[in-house]
Formats: sequence, structure tokens, C-alpha cells
Amino acid sequence: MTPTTTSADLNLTTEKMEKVAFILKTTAHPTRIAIVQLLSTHESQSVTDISEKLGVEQSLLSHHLTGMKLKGILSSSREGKNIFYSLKMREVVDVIQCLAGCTFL
Amino acid sequence: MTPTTTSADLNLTTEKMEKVAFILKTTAHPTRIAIVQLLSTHESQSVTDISEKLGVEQSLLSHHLTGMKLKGILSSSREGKNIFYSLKMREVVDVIQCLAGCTFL
DNA sequence: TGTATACATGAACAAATGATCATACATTTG
DNA sequence: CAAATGTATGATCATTTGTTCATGTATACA
Repeated sequence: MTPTTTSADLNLTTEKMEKVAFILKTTAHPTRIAIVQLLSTHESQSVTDISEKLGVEQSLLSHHLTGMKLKGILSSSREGKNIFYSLKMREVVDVIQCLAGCTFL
Repeated sequence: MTPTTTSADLNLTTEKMEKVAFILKTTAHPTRIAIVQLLSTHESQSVTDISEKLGVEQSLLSHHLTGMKLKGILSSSREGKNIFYSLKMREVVDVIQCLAGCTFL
């Protein structure tokens, strides 16, 4: 039986806890959550697309995007003048989904 | 049909994204993940218990614990000289579980 | 009442993060 | 090749976070 949404026993090594913390940290920002949200339903978007849809200035967005790429959450590919980002680590969608479902939020 | 662990479409308001980010941030630290892990299988532990089991110094641990309590993740109650902490927001267990299950970590 | 135990708190500081700005680089188009 | 467009990068600064240390507070017990 594979684990479902209902909580099970965690049993993490120190190393794994660090890695999990690392991913959580990389995700823990409203703009970055918005990026994940957008890419969860769009497969691939250019920086300009994202910038316009989220209302985030180019440079700041670029910092967020390259950071998330560096940390393995996103991937990117150039297509002419544009660079298209997409979700590489789709698990973060589940993570956000999980918290977003909390009634108390 | 209620959402399961398999990714679905997120559709979050700005406010909700901020709240989710807030919880993620509050969880995103190896020590705090260890605390969640411990409390996920122990219902209630004193500060000394946690300090010894995790090998974290009293004061630092206390800062983490009070922070997590303040942010709604833990709750606490005094019992004589001891203060027992327990998990209030059990959803964070699922969040960690989700990432911990990733093969690439 | 004094002392020990358990925990919290606040100051201080280092390190990480987030934002902004200016500028650099790559690609297309004229 | 020059100019325009799209994106990245690096410097700088403000803010937040993590840690340590010293000290404060609450409870128990002699």
C-alpha cells in the first residue's frame, strides 16, 4: 500500500531532513509559490509570460527563477529570444496542495 | 472526490499563497523537521526529552519551539516543571512525508 | 525559604534572503 | 552591423533568520 494523504510515520536521516528543509526553503515564498502554481497548469512559460501574469518585475523574477532552477525545482530551455521555464520537481505541487487544503488557512 | 496525494490543479489567492509560504518557512529547517518527525510519533514530549533526543541545546531548541508554537504548528502544556509540546498542525507531517518520499532526495 | 530543575526570553551578532538598480549578454530583425 | 527585445547577473542594501550567551521565571522539593 502506497502512502496517501493521511499522515504516516516519518523516519528521516539527518541528511534527508536537510534535503527536505532545503526544498521547503526554496519553495517558501509567495512569488515562488505563485510560479509553481502557474507552471502546474501551463507546462512551459517564458519569463515575460510569468512576469506579466504574476506582476513581478523582470529582474526580481529572474533571480527567483534561476534560484529555483539551480535547486532543481524548475528547468528551462531557450527558444529564440525567450527562455521557457517549466516544473521539474512536480512534487512541490503536492506539497503546496496539501497545505492549501487546510481549512484553517 | 477528495484530493489525494497525486497532483491536482492549485488555485490559490494571493492571501492563501502567503499563508502557505508562511507555514513552509516555519517548517523549513532541519531541526524543526526533526521536531515534527519526533512529535509525529510521540504525541507529547518535554523540552528536555526533545533536547536529548535531537541533541539540540536547550535555549536554541526553546527558540525553535516557541516560534513553531506561535505560528500554530505546535501546542504546549505545562505539567509540573515540564512543558510538553505536541503537534497541532498535523498537516506538516504530510508535507514532509511527501518530499521525503521523493526518490531523488 | 532557599536551592535545584525546567524552560523562556532578550540582547547581540553573523549569515542568509529579498529587493532594487544598473548593466551585461544573447537573439532576432532591420 | 546597429538597434531592439528578452533575460541574466552582480553590487548593494535592508530585512529576516539562526545561534549563542546571559539571565529571568516558574515549579518542586529539601
